[in-house]
Amino acid sequence: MTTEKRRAPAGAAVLRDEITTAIRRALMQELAAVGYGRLSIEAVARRAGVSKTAIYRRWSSKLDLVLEIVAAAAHGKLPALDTGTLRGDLALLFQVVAHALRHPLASQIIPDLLAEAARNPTIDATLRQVLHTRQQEIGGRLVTRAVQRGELPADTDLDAAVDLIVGPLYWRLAIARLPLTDGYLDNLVESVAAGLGADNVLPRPRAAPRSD
Amino acid sequence: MTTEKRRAPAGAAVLRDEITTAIRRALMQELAAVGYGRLSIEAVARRAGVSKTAIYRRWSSKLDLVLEIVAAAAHGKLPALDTGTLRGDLALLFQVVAHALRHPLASQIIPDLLAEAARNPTIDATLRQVLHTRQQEIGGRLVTRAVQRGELPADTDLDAAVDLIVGPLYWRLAIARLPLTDGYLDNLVESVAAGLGADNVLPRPRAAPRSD
DNA sequence: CAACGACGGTACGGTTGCGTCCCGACGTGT
DNA sequence: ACACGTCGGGACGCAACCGTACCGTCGTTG
Repeated sequence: MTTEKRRAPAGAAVLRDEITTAIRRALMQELAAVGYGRLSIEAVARRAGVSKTAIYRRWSSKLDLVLEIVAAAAHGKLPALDTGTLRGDLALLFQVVAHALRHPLASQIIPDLLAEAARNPTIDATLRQVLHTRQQEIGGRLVTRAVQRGELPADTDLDAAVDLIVGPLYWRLAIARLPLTDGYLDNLVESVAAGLGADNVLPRPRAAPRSD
Repeated sequence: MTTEKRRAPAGAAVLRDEITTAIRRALMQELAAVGYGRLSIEAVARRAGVSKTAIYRRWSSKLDLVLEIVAAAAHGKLPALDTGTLRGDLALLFQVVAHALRHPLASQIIPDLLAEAARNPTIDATLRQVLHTRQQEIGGRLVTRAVQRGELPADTDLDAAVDLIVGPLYWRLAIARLPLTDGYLDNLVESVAAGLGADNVLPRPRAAPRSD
């Protein structure tokens, strides 16, 4: 009876992609501006130029909205990241991370959501899926390949290696928020490689190519 | 006329320290529970078992309250941190940081406020004063002494060194929130020392004292 | 001992946001 | 061309919180 003569939605009775996109963009901006704690659907709707109903028709709640959009945004691109050497992989990874954290939106949203994840299990689970797992997977693969090449000791702790790889750059860009000076990433590659134990292979070509 | 026969407040007309303390503690707990964005004076008052007026008599606003209390809490103790060797200094520093971030309150409040600092200039200024400056000062002194001893190259970049020193541990404890396994800090000391360029002085006694 | 005066607590408008409901508008399929 | 049915928008009730005004209480000081 209900599904008998059911007709598929048509005409104006269809979600408009432009409005969905506007909501996504507005959510990101609001998230960066006020953080997850103070995020309000009304503000998102205002900024997007749509009505609250437009949002509630697409997502059931504020948490649902944030989770879906953030996960989608983080699912994006990720290069193969296999240059053949540990230093090459590190340099590429750092450039990708630095590029991502250059976006003002990302550099504000990511620390905010990570802090929120400490108290919201759902956000925590989602972030671990789209960020931690991904980063650990990438870092793990990077380290594994380096071990196989003989660049790193065989008993390298993956978790500790990931800490050493992503910690410094994240601290500088997202926490201390200091600019990337000339040659910073190059030096960081050498420092991290040395910290991982790769110093036996290459004798640190030049530590500080600067001349002030 | 006004200051002529002015009598100093006495009797019940004096701030009770026990209530001030209760407010401080409640603020910390609320800050950890809901974050700065959702922090409400009413909730703090409820948790402390006092009235809102008790809070507004002591601090003018939510921002004022948070700034004063957080700054006071961060002003606390800090060891001399001068063991005579780079590795000794690093080990001590890591233990202090790890101990501080072990407190659940600290590990939730600090990332939250750091994220908030990205959009609130007043919080940013306060945090830089009580945290960044302090850490950079300590890290800088640690590096400077190591340079003077000949343990590190003379052209070491202080900012980059601080990134390398505090980044990995902060990432693990505050972002990834992984536990500290046995020997993690010891290995981190060696890794960071090597990353800083101290590998020339000591040939890394043992990189990974584990046996799984 | 008596008066002072700031204390803590309650009560109060004003504001903001959540989530829902109802309405006219609109464009495709029959 | 018509009817269908979902869309977007505005309005609503409800709840929470901000910051303030008032009121009785209490201990010290003269």
